[in-house]
Amino acid sequence: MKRYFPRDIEPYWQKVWQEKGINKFKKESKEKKYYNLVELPYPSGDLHMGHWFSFVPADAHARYKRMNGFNVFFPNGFDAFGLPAENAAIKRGVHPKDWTMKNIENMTKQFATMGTMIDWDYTAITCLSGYYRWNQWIFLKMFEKGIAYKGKALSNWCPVDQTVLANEHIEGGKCWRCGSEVIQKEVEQWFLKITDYADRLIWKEDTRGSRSSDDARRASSQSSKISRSLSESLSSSSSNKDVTAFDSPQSETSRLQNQESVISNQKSDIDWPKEVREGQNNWIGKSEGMLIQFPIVRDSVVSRHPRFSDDARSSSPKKLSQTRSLSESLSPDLAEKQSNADAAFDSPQTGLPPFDVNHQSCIEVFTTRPETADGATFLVISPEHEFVASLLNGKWQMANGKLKEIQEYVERAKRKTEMERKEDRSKSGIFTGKYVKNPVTGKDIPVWISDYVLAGYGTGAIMAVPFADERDREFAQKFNLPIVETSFKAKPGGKKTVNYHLRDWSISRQRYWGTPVPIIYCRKCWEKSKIKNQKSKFEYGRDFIEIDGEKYAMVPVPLEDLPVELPYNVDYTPKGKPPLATDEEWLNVKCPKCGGKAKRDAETLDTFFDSAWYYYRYVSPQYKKAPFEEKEVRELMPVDVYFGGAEHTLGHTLYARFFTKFFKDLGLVSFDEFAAKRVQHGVILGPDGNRMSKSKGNVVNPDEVVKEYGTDTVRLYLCFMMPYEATAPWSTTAIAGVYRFLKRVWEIQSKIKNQKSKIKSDLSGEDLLQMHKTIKKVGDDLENFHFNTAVAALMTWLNYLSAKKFVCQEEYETLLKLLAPFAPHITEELWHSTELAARQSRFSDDARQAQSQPSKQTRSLSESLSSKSESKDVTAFDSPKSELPPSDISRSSRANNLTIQQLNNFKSIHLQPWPKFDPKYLVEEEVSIVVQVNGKVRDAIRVQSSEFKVQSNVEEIAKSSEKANKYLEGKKIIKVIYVEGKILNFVTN
RNA sequence: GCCCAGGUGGCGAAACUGGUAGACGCGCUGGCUUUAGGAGCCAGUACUCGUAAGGGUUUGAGAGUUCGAAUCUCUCCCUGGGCACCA
Repeated sequence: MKRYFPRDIEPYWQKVWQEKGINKFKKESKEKKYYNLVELPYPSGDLHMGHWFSFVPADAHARYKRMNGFNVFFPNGFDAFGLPAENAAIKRGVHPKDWTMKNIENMTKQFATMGTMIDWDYTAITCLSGYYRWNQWIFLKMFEKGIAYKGKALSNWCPVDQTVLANEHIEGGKCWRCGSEVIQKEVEQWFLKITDYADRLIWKEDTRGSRSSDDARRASSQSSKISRSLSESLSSSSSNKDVTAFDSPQSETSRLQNQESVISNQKSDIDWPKEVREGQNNWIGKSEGMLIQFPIVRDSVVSRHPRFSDDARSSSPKKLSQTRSLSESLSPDLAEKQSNADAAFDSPQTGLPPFDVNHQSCIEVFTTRPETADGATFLVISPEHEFVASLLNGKWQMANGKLKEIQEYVERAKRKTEMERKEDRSKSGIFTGKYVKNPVTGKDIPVWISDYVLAGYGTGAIMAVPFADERDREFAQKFNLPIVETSFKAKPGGKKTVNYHLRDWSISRQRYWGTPVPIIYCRKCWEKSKIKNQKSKFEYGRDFIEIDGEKYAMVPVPLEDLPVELPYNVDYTPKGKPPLATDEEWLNVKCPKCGGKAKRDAETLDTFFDSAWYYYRYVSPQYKKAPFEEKEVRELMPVDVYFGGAEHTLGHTLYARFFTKFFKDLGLVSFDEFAAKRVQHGVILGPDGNRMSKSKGNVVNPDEVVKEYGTDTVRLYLCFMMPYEATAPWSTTAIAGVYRFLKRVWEIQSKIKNQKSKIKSDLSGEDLLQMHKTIKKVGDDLENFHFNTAVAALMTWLNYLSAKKFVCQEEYETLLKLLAPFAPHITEELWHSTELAARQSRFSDDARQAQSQPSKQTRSLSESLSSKSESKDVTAFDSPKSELPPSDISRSSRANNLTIQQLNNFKSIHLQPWPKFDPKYLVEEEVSIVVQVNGKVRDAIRVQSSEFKVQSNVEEIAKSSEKANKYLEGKKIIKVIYVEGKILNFVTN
């Protein structure tokens, strides 16, 4: 027997698997599908340990599912657009595309060394036009439905680089690239109206499906873990129901109905971690309250019909609702159009404008505590509030000095950076000199301006109840405003409203390396629409844009003209305007509507747009008519399990859910959630306990560890080192432990007992107990993503087997199969030597016997196959006589360049059925029962299984225990508590 | 400040619906063997008293419920992550 050299066997089997295509997804299979998804990686250059940690356990799970008869779909791709490519390109002078594609090539090679069952026929590379044209397609659908709109918002703005910055690109209030102070600026950009979906994105408490009255659903949700894994491994009970939906020939409609029920079945089984559900719910931040109008005391009105200047517009707050109310004042037509649109799309934010400009009589506030309105002793409005703008525009009679003071305060607030607002929480503010009437008390109360009131939330104005609200009290104390007790029984008139913390998603990026926005700006069309006052359903929100003071209509690129290709030769170094805007040739186009001179939108889409739907593309990556083929999605979606990192709780997974709900509204899909289950992994820290980083020099490079120990050891260690969701440091010594384990697995070959003996009789009751316990434990753990304890169970069993004189073939093969999902190479290698050895022995002198009466070994294998043999298309042992043993495929001869073609009857261990466990072997002959006195352990007694069901018998035995008696002497037993087969507790006085 | 996840040996961690806390691995200690492939095998290893038999203590701290609590309840402390003047 040769020694275990991972380097000799791993690349070999990787090649075999590839050439034999064992990891190819079987599209036509009748087996139940299982969509195993891992977040697609960003092609940063090399696979790091984090990639290994997210993919390897996910792969073990997938392999386990496949061995359980599922048709596992495990694709992968690359999230290939994005800033790092552009930055690397600027730094090194390589084109972002070249840099990215080279990295993809490199990382794909590295993926091969990981030994996963990923089927690369199903993939998506988001920076290729074959993918991003569908980004554009989806964008246009969203534009058509009013979900994508162009609006203004306060954004982080770097005045030097002339670009919007994401929050993560601000370091200490400064631009991460040029170091200049970031300011808040209103910038026109593209948004997705995710707020329209706020309510639907909230996780309801009963996501486990308990409210369903559907019996089947209830039954499936109530089935315990054990019975689930049982039924799956047997594939003969409840799960069969779903399988038959695919099996039997049916009319298309009934087939669809069945599909529906499968999908809704899964829907009721939606199982996402609490941390994600609550995190998202908090982020969405639904709060129910009331809009209350406070009439302005009118003595100081100057003009009843103010017109808002541009100044007023530029200071308008973030919220769309407020932007809208402004445009209403600008143009009655637009206002009408928009309120129509609002009605059509049922925006939760549609309400009365915060400041009723038409009647200019009220300031409206949002409150969740209307019952405290009698304690409202003043109003506070944000510096960006329209009322402030109207004051500054002289629409109200004001003392000049006062006006200046206000102006100064507002300017100061505007200059405050995000950081300053966060750091300095002391209240500042200024009195407007104006009063409103408290509708409950009838008293006139002052209106103040303060930046502790946020423009972007509610109406940008609050009623201050210093008696009940800490912040209001702080403000009142600082400025000597009255604090009046509230009865908490006030009932002001107003409109019930729901507010959300969630903001619309800004998707504009003034960068090069992304999906071009498929919109064309046409001057002529704008002129025409002005004259005709057309109401196009394609246009929503702002239907024009201003470029250098000129107005243009927004014309969507016709779907058939997609993709709008990202030009290759563009100067992508930062110039203060989007790189694409510098490419005149690309920028200037004919308007698809009127044929006139027009310009393309020069911005690109946020890469989170790309990743919001990539798993749909995986199912039909070549499809040319739509982002995905509905039929394939019906069969493969929703995703069964989605592995990924906790950092995507609020971003990516929320966007992905949003896209799914949008697809549902388009009628493209029938489910609400794209993934039935989400499993989040932790982080592997460097050996020093810190996050791995080049600067700390604590990076563990997977390639090097693979060189040292082999892929299987790294895989096994990643599964074993800690729970999947935990965060812990890499240990350079502990990995040697799993290497030792694999070596012992390798070496235990020498203990295998001669094939000719009757195997079953060789397995003692204890042997069977240990084996079946392990089968159950490893299966349950793989089912539930407890990879570390699954490996521990295998180690425990190997310790048991090592202590035995001989190991039976059945034990050995079971061990290999249970280990196969974790360590696919070594198990494949050993499987082949054992499989061939087994066959050879069967074909020698026992051949005839094997034919008429299969040996126990053969039978146990074929038994486990029989339940699925129809659906499983690879069956290794079903007819031993049909296959002659290949001449000499031993490890050594294979190492001597045995070609893959010579591996004739290649039956991979990974296509073997998962071993079945039989509960009958789990009954122990003798159990250990703990004897307690007053809850303290005093002894443990052995009781025959026939006896422990009767309490009096156990009591008898326990009372004869010397150790226990010591504590019972002179005491009166007042109570005896017996937990069957576990504990007997004497309670004394 | 709010929300979430955690706190168990020297270390990574186990422990099913409350039922022998510390499985498994690392490390360490002792012994055997004296090693072609980073050695292997055997025994021990929570702490503590004791030569031992055998006690006692122990799951961040404190209280409570229970025959019995790492697990359930309450108060507090600490760590990690997220949000942050959201009315």
